[in-house]
Amino acid sequence: MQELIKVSKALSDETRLRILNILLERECCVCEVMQALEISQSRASRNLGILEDAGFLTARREGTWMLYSLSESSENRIATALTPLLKEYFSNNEILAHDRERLRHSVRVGPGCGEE
Amino acid sequence: MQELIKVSKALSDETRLRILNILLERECCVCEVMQALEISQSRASRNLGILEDAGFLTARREGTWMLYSLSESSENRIATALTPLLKEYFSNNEILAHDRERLRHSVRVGPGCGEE
DNA sequence: TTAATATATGCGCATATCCACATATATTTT
DNA sequence: AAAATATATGTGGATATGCGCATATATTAA
Repeated sequence: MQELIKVSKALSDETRLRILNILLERECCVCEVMQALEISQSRASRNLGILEDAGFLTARREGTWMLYSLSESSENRIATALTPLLKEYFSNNEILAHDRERLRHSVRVGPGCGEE
Repeated sequence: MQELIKVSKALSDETRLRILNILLERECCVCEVMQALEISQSRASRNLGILEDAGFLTARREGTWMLYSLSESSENRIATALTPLLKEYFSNNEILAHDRERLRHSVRVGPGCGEE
C-alpha cells in the first residue's frame, strides 16, 4: 500500500506532471527540464528525484549531466500502467504543449558541447 | 491537469485507500466505514467526502444514512480506469483484508433497524 | 591542482494536509 | 415540537510538502 501511496503522491503535483509530460517526448538532463518548465535548478532536481524514487524515472550519468528518462515497464508496475493514461491526458493542455515547445528549443550546454 | 492532481491526492492517503478497499466489496454507510476501519466518525466522513469530490464515489441518502458506493464508469474516466488496478493491488495486504473482515461483522444501526 | 559546469542537498519559511474534538445539520420517531 | 440518530463541518494543533537560497558534491577541462 505504501508503494501505491508514493506513486500517487508523485503524481499529485503540477510540476511533476509537467516533467513527466516532457519526458514522454525524450530523455532530458536537469538543465533541459529547467528550461522547458522555466523553473529553478533545485526545483527541477528535487522533483526529478521524487519521480525517480516513485519508480517513474531512471537516471543515468553522462559526463556532468544526469539524464532522466521514463522507466522501463519492468521497473514499476503501477507507474508504467499509468503512463498510457497520462499520455492521453497530457495531449490537450495549454501549459503542457507550451512546455513541449520550449523543450524543442532548449539547449544542452556544458563541457561536452564545444562552442563554434 | 487539476483533475488528475485531485484524483492523485485522493489516492495519496492510507485511510482513503482502505475506504476504497471496503467499498469494492459493497456500498457502505459512514458508520460501517467507521467500524470496518476503526476510525472516528469525522475522519470517516471527511475522507469519504474527499473521495467523492475526486469522482471515485457516489453518495445517496437513505433515511438518516448516507450510503457511499463506487461511481459508475461514466462519472470519472481517470478514477474508473484506476479501479481495476486498485482492486488487484488490494488483494494481498494484511490491513486491507482485516478491514474487509470487520466490514462483514459491522452493524448498520439506526431508526430503520428495529431491535428484536 | 584549480577552475568551470551540472547536479544534489541542507535549511528556513509559507502553505497544505490530516486528525480529534466540539458543534451544527438533517432525518426519523414519538 | 422535542428527542434520538447519523452525518457534516468549524477550529486548532501537529506534521508534511514545496519552494528559494545558499552550499556541497561530482565530473571535466586546463
